[in-house]
Amino acid sequence: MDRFVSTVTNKIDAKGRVSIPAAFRAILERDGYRSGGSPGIYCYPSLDAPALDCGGERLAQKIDGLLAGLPDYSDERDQLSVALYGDVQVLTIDGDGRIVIPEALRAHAGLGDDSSGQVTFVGLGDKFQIWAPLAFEARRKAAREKVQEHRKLLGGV
Amino acid sequence: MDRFVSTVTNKIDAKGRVSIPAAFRAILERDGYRSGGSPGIYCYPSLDAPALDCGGERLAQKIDGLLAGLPDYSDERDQLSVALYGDVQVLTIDGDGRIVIPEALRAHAGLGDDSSGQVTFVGLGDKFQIWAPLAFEARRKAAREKVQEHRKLLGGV
DNA sequence: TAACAATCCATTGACGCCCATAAAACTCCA
DNA sequence: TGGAGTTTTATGGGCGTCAATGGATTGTTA
Repeated sequence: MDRFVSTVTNKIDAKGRVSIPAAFRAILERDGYRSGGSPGIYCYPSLDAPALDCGGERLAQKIDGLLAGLPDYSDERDQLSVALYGDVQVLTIDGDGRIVIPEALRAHAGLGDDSSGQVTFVGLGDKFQIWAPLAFEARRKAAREKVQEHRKLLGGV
Repeated sequence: MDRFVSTVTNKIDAKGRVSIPAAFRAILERDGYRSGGSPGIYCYPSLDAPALDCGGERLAQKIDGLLAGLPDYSDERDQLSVALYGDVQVLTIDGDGRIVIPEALRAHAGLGDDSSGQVTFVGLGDKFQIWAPLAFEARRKAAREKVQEHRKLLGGV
């Protein structure tokens, strides 16, 4: 099964467009979410980070699966659906492999807050995330330190 | 299968007309409910929220199925069918993709109570809801908190 | 004929689609 | 191995189309 891996930083142009890294695009071409004709990516605010979670049909089905267990038309189901479906946006990929990130999503991830005009794509296996570059650097650094600690405990890997 | 996803807020004009978000319209076109010639949407007051539940043929059939499961002539069936069928309206979609929401439905969801003159469409998978914008903001916040709680049960999304 | 509803038309701003350019990666052969 | 040529990516910009909205016009019913 194809996995999203590696980290790439691309530029947002004046119209708010960003190129999706070619490697990710290739995966989405096979697994891509599509409503109607054109291919798109399934994208929503990450629940525990200032970032966007993105993926294709596989990710969408995973979310469907979470709700499948709940009874139809229960209040609980509706409520979870709001959080899981309501914040989702299907971003269409244009002919050149670019997307436009809507304001609601941009706000959550703080994209465009720094003046870099860039965003960072981070592969995470069966989904990938979109970060503001600086925020991701901080996160990555924190992650490295944590790994260092664990290594000592583990006795050198 | 097509899902209703994402959240869109549109304006109600002086005559009470609202545009249905194009993405939802596209799904309804394929799954559309239609009585007679023109396409419409299946719509009724949500049982447990100040909102309207809407969808196409698929939603209508799901409700039929829900009732079919209950024993004939039971109290429960009678009550539920009154609650579900009694207030159903088939709203016709005009040539420009707009609907007019009747007073009875508008009252239930408190549409037009605030002065915004706007309503919010919320995708919930196989149906969507129509909310007063302010009421929905509160609901969304509650929903996100609920998901956080259930996080561990749901497994990392 | 007044009130209301259903169509039709017009505007504007956003978005999708196409083309152009430049840099990078890759191929292939001397 | 090195360098010329080709292909792929990333990015910028122009333009047509469509969605959302407002207003006008016609039709319908009490």
